[in-house]
Amino acid sequence: MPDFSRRSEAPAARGPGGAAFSPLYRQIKDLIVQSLDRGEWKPGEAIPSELELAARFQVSQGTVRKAVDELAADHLLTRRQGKGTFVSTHHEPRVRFRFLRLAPDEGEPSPTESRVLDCRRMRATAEMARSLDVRPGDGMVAIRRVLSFSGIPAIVDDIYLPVALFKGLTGELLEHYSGPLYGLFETEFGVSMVRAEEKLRAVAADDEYAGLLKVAVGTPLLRVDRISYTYADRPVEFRTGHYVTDHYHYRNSLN
Amino acid sequence: MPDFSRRSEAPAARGPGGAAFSPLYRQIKDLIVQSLDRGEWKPGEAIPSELELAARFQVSQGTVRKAVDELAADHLLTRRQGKGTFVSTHHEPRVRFRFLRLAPDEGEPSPTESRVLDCRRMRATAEMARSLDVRPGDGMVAIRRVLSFSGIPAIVDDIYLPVALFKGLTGELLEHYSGPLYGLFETEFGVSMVRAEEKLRAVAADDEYAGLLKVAVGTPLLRVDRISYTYADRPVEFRTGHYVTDHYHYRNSLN
DNA sequence: AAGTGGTCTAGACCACGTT
DNA sequence: ACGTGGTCTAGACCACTTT
Repeated sequence: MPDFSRRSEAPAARGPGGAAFSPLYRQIKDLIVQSLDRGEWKPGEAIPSELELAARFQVSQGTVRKAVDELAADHLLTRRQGKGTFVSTHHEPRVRFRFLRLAPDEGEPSPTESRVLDCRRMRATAEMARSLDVRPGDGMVAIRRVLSFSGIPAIVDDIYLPVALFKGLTGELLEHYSGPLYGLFETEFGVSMVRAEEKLRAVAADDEYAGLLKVAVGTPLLRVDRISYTYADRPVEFRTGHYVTDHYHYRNSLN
Repeated sequence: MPDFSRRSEAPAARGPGGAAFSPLYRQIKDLIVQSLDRGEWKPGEAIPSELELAARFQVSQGTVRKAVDELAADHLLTRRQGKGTFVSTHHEPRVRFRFLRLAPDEGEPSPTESRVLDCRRMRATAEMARSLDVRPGDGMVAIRRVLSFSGIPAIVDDIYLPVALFKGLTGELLEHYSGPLYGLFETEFGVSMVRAEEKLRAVAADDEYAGLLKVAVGTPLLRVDRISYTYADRPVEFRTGHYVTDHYHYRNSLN
């Protein structure tokens, strides 16, 4: 017999603008997200089987399945038939392309080389405070790097992170690391980027960016402002990228 | 007892690179898409209830449900609890924002005004032939229009359509119409845009675009090349847009 | 009251991967 | 052989909308 009592401990207490109740599978989903957030299961690891989770949460396998289905659709989890369900990790090339949208106009996406130019401490600006979950003046880490495609610089990224979450992040650490930055964040600091919101604009290259990207001053660049979110939709990264689009383009799908 | 015979009429005939078999719910999904493509149910109309579809296809309601779930996730269908499942239509403002990604930096998205500058016949270029399902030299309709936000021009669109699908599309028809272009395509020509692929670049405004958008020559513009697809993934529109991003931005989500 | 989609369960069997 | 996720079914009940 279904037990719907769990469905809404405070049944129709939906105040003005307040949230309504949520179905069981969504509550299960939230519990799984909390476990991910706590680091109970690490990226790359398998989570318990559906039957185990069903027993743990005292629901049917079908309800767990629907919760996991949504988490897989959100790319928090990855299902592998016959093997199990795994926590998604940025150490898979597949994931990288979800967050790196610049692609060459012709040919295959060649491997990218990252060169860190700077890594220093600073204080959060008003804009950062609005975007992230910090207050103006809070400690931040600022990273500047250049991404190149087959030796040709294509992207300058200016990345800002709350120092509270990224203690011990230094230029040294970044030097000794190869692979996607989000992979480093994940393994070194336990911060997994799950999704991001971007705003794109066309701007003219100033002296600084022109020098870094080896293009003429005034060259049109694609400016990408990004806010990245981790589990439970907490914003944890503020980033501005400047992309050269002479032989590359930003690919996007409208669904 | 489940009848898996339907699952693969030609069981494991997966040649090299050939497709494997597909589950029942996916076959049902394809059948529904075919009905949509044939126009059996028009945009805005309700499709038969899940129980009716289950009877029609001789499967359980659960299998129909899974097929419809995916079609709703793909935005081909829209579910409304208590009312039924409806064919999605571009005559809903909600859908418009999936395809119009330029938003003002501040404030609410104001209504857009469209002004058609030109509508003429031409022949498909080699690039159009590669992108769409036409041959070089085939008849095309070329439309140029300007979109404005509160009177200020923000976008120039150059739109190319196979005349075979859009017979009778004239400047006159476009004049007498207000509302989203994709809404017109849907009701007047039975062509529903379902998804699109875009390539974004930053370019400098030349004399022509500068004049149309009332910006200085050389102003950085966001150039957006789009290929739109209708049901069953048939490409039916080739479009290049030039966006002013001084007070607007192209919004995007990475999931 | 009737009809629709939404949720939950229980059980069977298939496909895949490992032991 | 066994355990995993993947599919399919049947039935019950909830929530919303219309008659």
